[in-house]
Parts: sequence; C-alpha cells; structure tokens
Amino acid sequence: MDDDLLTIGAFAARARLSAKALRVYDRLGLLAPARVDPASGYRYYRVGQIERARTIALLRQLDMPLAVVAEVLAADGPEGAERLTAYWADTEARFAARRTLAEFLRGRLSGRSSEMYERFTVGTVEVPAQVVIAEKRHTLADELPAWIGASLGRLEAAARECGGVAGAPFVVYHAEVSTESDGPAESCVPVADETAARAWAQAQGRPWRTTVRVEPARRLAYTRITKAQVAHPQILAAFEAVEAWMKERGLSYDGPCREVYFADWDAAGPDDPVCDVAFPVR
Amino acid sequence: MDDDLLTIGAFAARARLSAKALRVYDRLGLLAPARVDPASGYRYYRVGQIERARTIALLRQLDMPLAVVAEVLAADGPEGAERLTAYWADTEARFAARRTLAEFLRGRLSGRSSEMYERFTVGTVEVPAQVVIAEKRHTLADELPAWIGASLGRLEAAARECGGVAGAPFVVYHAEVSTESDGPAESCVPVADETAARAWAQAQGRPWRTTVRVEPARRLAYTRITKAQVAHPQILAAFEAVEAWMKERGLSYDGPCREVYFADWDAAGPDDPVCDVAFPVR
DNA sequence: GTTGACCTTGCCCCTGGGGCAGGGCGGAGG
DNA sequence: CCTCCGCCCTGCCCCAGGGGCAAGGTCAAC
Repeated sequence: MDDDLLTIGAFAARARLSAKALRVYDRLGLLAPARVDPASGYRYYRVGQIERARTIALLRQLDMPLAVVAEVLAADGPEGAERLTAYWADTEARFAARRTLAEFLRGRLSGRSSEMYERFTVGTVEVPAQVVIAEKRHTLADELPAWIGASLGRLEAAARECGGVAGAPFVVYHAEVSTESDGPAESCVPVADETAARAWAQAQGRPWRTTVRVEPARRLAYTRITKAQVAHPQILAAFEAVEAWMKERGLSYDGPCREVYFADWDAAGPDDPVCDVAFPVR
Repeated sequence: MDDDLLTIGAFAARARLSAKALRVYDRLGLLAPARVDPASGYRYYRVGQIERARTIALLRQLDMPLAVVAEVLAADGPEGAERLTAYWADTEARFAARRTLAEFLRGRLSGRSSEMYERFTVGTVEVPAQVVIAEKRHTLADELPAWIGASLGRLEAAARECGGVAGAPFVVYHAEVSTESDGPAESCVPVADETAARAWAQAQGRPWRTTVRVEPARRLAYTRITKAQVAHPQILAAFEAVEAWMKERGLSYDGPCREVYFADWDAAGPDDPVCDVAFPVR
C-alpha cells in the first residue's frame, strides 16, 4: 500500500506536470493528494491518480480555465464529455469570429479600406423626437448580438402596454463621455404613449434597468446594411464608411452612433436590408 | 488646431477603448498622445489618431499580444499585413492542434480509452548499452516537433565524425526526477566511437549543450506507430496503450519514456511505421 | 552522522488591463 | 471670485495559471 504512494516530484514526472501546478490544483481542490503528512506537509499521490492528473493537463492544453476543468471532472464519464463538447463549441464559435476579424484587418492594413467604403451608400435622414423605453447594459462584444435580441424582444413586448411600438427600435452605443455611462450599449424602442410608458416603468421592479426618456430630434448620417452584414467585423466597415463620408463633407458628430433595426429580423433573409448604421450629425 | 485635440475620455469614446487601455498603450509607446500637458500630465489626442487606436483595439480582439501589435503597426501598410498574416497562420495552426486534442479528450472522457488502446500492439525488446551524443532542452509541446527534427539533424551530422550512427536515434522525455533535469526532452544519436565522440564534444564551443553519455542496456515495452500518428494527441494514445499493457502485466517503470525513430523520416509516407513509443521496464 | 536531493511555504513576476483611492485640473454657474 | 462637478492624474491591488527563487525543513543513502 505504501509503495503505491509517490512524492510530488515523482508524481509530477509521471503525469507530465510541474510540482507547482500540482500544488495549485491541490489548493483549488481539483486534485488532492491521497495523503498529506501532517508533520512535514509533504504531499503523497497514489499511482491511480495519474490518469486524472493527465486529463487535467490535457484539458489545460485547450486553455480551458480550471473552473471549467473542475466541472468536466466533477461530472464523470459522458456528462463530462458533454461539458467539454459545449466548451469546445463555444471556443470554435469565438475562433470563427476572430478569423473573420483577422481577414478584415488584413484588408484594412493593406490600405484597402477606402475601396471597402465605396461599397456603401451613405445619406442623411431627419428623425423627429421620440419617447423611448430603454435598457442599458455594459457587455462584451461577443455577447452583444444575443443581448440585443433579448433586450429588444423584452422592450417590444413591453411597448404593447405603452401605446404600441411607434418607430424602428434601435441600439445606441453610448461611448460618449458622461457619468454613469462610460460606454454601455442601450437598446431603445419608441412608444406612442409617454404617460403609459412612465407608469409602466414605475411598475417594474427595477426602474434603474428599464428607463423611459425622450430621444431628441436628430439628423442622422446612415448607410443601409443587410442581415448578413450585421456581424463583426463587417459592420465595422459600415460604421467607418459613414464616418469617412461625414469627414469628406465636414460634418461633425452630434451624439453616439447607433444601429436602427427597421425590418422584421426573423423574416429577413441574409441579403435583405434590415439595419441602418447611423451617426447623429450637425 | 486646438480643437483637433481630444481629452483621453473623449478619445477613448471615439476609439471605443478604455482610458486605462490608452494609458497602457502610451506607457508602452504604442500610441503616444499628440500632446501631454507638462503641468497637469493630461493627455491630449488628435482626431487623426483614432484610426490607429481602433486598429489596435481590433488587433487586440484577435488576442494579439501588444508586442506583436507594435510590430504590425511599426511596419506600415502591406508589411504590417504580412506580419498579421504570419501571426494568424500561427494561431490557426495552434488552434487546429487544440481541436484535435479536444476530439481526443472527448473520446477519453467518454470512457472509450480502453478500446483505443486495443488498436496498438505492444511488445518488449532488449536494447544493449549504447554510447550516445545528446542534446537536451526544455521546450513547449508545440515547438517540440520542430526541435526534434533540427536536433536530430545536427546530431546525425555530428555522428559522422564519431564513427557513424550506430543505432536508431531516439528522444527521451526526462520527466524523471533528478537535479538539473526536471523534465526536458533529450535527443540522442548512438555513435560507434566513444573516444571520438568525447573528443568531438570537447571541441564544441558549448559542451554543456551537447553531451556524450552511455545509455545503459534496457528492456523496452514498446508499440510501433506510423508517421501520421507521430503528433499530438494521437501519440498520447500510444503512450497510454503501452502503459496500460505494462500495468496489465505488472511491469514497473525503469526510466523515462522515449520515442525511437528507426526509419528514414523524410522517405516515409504517412502510413509507414517510423517510430517506436517505448518505456523502459524491469 | 553527514550529505545532498527533495519538499515546504511565501514572495515577486508575467499579460492586459479593471477597479478604486487620493488628489489635481478645468469650465460653468452663482 | 468661489465653488462645484466632472474629468484626469498616479499608484496600488486584483484576475488566471502558474514560473522562478529564497529560506528553511525532511528523507534516505552512504
């Protein structure tokens, strides 16, 4: 029984891990030694623990955070495999996004940006003042699309109790400098009945998340894009095309940029126009 | 001219970066403000710097280290694009390796490891003592194949001056615990003439990198794998198959594991056997 | 008993910032 | 002119997942 026990160095060698890593895994409860000498503090591992240690090492090679590694190992067998599959699917999705971005950047660095802008037709439009109900949140770029969908869904449902949707929903990127909003995104749905909207917001349990405000009248410089273009980084080209167009004409910014969703998202095909990418201008 | 200057907050908003990030980029010399007020330390950026700032932000979204970002931006235009392409090709290669590993792990976690082992035929072989010239290095898993190729190439060239190659070159994974070698890989080429080898090693400028030693006689448990299998993580299955076989028979370890390259690597096709994956046993 | 290899904890380091504290600036209003 | 608020500054600690090193305790072989 005793000679089944390995010191941390021997165990590290067999598992192809560093002793330091093993101490970390011990501290996190991920791989506890079979025995710890109470007097000396020496860790002793059983040979049978090597498999688990190697699995951890391999999962780490996937850059899987130790917290997720713990989940994978906690669920034994097929459930762990499922957790790994889920993690990996997520990783693949994010990598695909990065790949697209890399291609976009290759074009940008090659100085082909101006020719990319020419593919967009930019114009201006006057938008009257609107009463909107809004949700604001700080979010990361890769969770943004999911949040926009969920948020606009919630707001459109709420709008029915506020006189109905009175205009195209839009998302404002509050990168403008002002306190309590140093750069979150805000989804807005115009509603017809301001009084009802204020009453509705009061009735909500958390008025600090859903707000009612008046979006002032704006002149927007915008370009129209398709459903397929509403994704990073293609949409960036659209934003920059509008900015380049503004610069050509000497127009200056009059507020944070936004995406206006004027079409039915679910009914639209990939090449249908669904969104205006816009900047308020003076 | 003056109203071309933006404070850090305004610039951060326009560039969609945090002020903190901008301070970091300033400190690293990656994006210096157009003007820094000597009295207050306030940073002022020019509108024209927004493009560079956004490029940095996008490159960072690729997880590109700032040092590489600096290289990309230092080389302007097409050269920068080339640097990006190189970085991305590397990233793709590493991601492909991770993907393969994820698949391997899915099988392993599903408990299909034992059936994977059955695909390997394991046996033992006696190897006599050999004089070898060797190079040892600590290396990361993803640079290992390149290092093995280069190292064995150097050693085989050197072996000609030491009586010629006297046996199959091999790579030892010194995960065994001993001072001054807490886990590096060592490539070894057996040579015929020990005296010449020692003289050759002395003549080398750096005797601490290339060494001569006697590899003792061994009994090896091994399995033969093809060129296509000599890659992570397939090769791990081979190692584990040998270990499982050893465990079945109650054989114990007698040294660090190794890969023996008995065939001409370049001449071999993907399905030709080229390598024995082996453990010394008692 | 001695020696040397091994083990322990603890501290600082890396990236690329986030968050906060304490204090200095700048413009608008009174 | 003063005050206020919002911005900005630096400096410090924090994150993961360890690497590296120092000071000191342990174990086993000779």
